Amino acid sequence: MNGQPDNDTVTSEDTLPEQMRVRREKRERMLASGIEPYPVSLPVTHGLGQVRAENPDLAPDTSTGRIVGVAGRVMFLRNTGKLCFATLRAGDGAELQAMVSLKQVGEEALSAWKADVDLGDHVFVSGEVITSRRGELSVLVDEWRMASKALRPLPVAHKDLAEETRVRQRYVDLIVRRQAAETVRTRSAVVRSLRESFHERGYLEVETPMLQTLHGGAAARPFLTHSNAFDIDLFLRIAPELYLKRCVVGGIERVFEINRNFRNEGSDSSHSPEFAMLEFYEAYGTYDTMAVLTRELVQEAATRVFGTQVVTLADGSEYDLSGEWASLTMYESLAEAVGEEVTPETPAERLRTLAASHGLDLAGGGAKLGHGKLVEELWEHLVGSALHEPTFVRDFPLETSPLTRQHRDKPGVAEKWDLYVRGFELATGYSELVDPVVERERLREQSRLAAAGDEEAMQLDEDFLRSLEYGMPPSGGTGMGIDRLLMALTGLGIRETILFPLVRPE
RNA sequence: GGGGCGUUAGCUCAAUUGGUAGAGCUGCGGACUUUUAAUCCGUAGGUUCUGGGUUCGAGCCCCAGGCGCCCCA
Repeated sequence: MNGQPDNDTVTSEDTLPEQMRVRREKRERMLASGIEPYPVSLPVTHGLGQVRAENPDLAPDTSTGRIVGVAGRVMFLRNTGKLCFATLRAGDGAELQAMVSLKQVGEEALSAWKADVDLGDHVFVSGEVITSRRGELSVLVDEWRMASKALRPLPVAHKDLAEETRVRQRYVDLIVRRQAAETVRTRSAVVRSLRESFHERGYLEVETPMLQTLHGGAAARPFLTHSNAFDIDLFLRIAPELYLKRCVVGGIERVFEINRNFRNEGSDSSHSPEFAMLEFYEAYGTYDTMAVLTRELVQEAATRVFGTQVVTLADGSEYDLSGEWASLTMYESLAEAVGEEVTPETPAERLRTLAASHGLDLAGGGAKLGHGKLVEELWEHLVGSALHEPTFVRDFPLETSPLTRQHRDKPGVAEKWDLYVRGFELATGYSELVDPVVERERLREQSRLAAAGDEEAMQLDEDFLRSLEYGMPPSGGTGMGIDRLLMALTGLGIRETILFPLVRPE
């Protein structure tokens, strides 16, 4: 509850707020006089935007002779007695004014308009396209009908809803706040751009299981569910990785999937329990070629959606995504930050000391963490969060990258990068580990960690290993959060980029 | 997990030290045939998130809880 009377569970009419009671009474009154407040169909001939497009640049007080039938939601009402103005808005944001004049519609239709139409109602009007004396493109109404009577009052259209109401009642947010509707369009355009970029490169889009029998593909805590038919427990997937690799084994050598992942972890301004994920794999690719492709995907999305690779963020600042992106390695940049040598041989104990002396407050002083986790935590704290420009961070500790190939030259390091944008992780790419024997060893170690209580550790997936034993071509793989990509391109928070984020029930 | 802040009319928000809970928009009634968040006159609308406590008196103070936001881990 957030303080309002709980209108949704009110059953008795006389306890409703006045404004809701009045609208229900209007509906009843219309029904009683034989007027349908929710007609099945209306003779719409034009969209609101279409009328605008077909009647550009008319001088004030013009009559066009063109008759149209249009419908839209009433956003503003201006009533001067014998002449009523209404601003109708369509779902795409197009607006058109309706003018209901006594002279045109007569006494009865005019007073019905005044009595029945509220802000927020959908109405249909037909009449001639004209401009008013002030030059506003309008429909001079010959006939009007209710298209759908709204029973709840529209919030004030001039102020944003409170944050919580925006998220809980996104449908209202979408009606009232242009930016909310715009974000939905931007997201759709970005996803479309990704698909186009992949199709141009000969990739196939697939859909792999979201209900999985084993927990694997990433380090994260899963949601658990149950199949009644099979009487087995199932995991909501934390990643599609192990199935997409099966695809590559099977000969789908350029493959991508855009779908939901679920992680049973905290939710904050950059994490959501369910989030849209893009993963893509390319036979004979490496983490170097995947970095190039990832940059191109982001740049092509920016160009297609905004027409520029210098995007304007929600706070008005500009962010440059163009050109080549910076690149650094994890161990070297960390060594520079702490002022002493850090390598895959640096003992965990030394890393714990460094963490303490740099104000990194790890649980239990990091006693439970091994070398790899400590390096990543230190790096994130000292380097990652300060990276503003788009930057590839390369060559991660091998032990925390169980699905990644050992670096071709550097011992103890994996061919893995993370892409950082404005201080958060946008994507991660690999030269994939395809040796089934090494992979089995890595997954055995993971299952030992899981048995020891690590809830993020993977289970050993025999069928996945079997697939590798048939031979997977050397491949590059990448994952990128769609919600994160929207954040990168727009500067919005994750709750703004997700239409209906999970919220605790009212 | 810890700390801080918030929760008041349909919506967005006020309310001095503890002393009759207000405004704008919205709604309702009225005036107005060219408005652009129309304007003008009148008017209604409240379990101040919930439960308990202190007090002559609580939106405000105390305790417990709900929900949300921010910071830290």
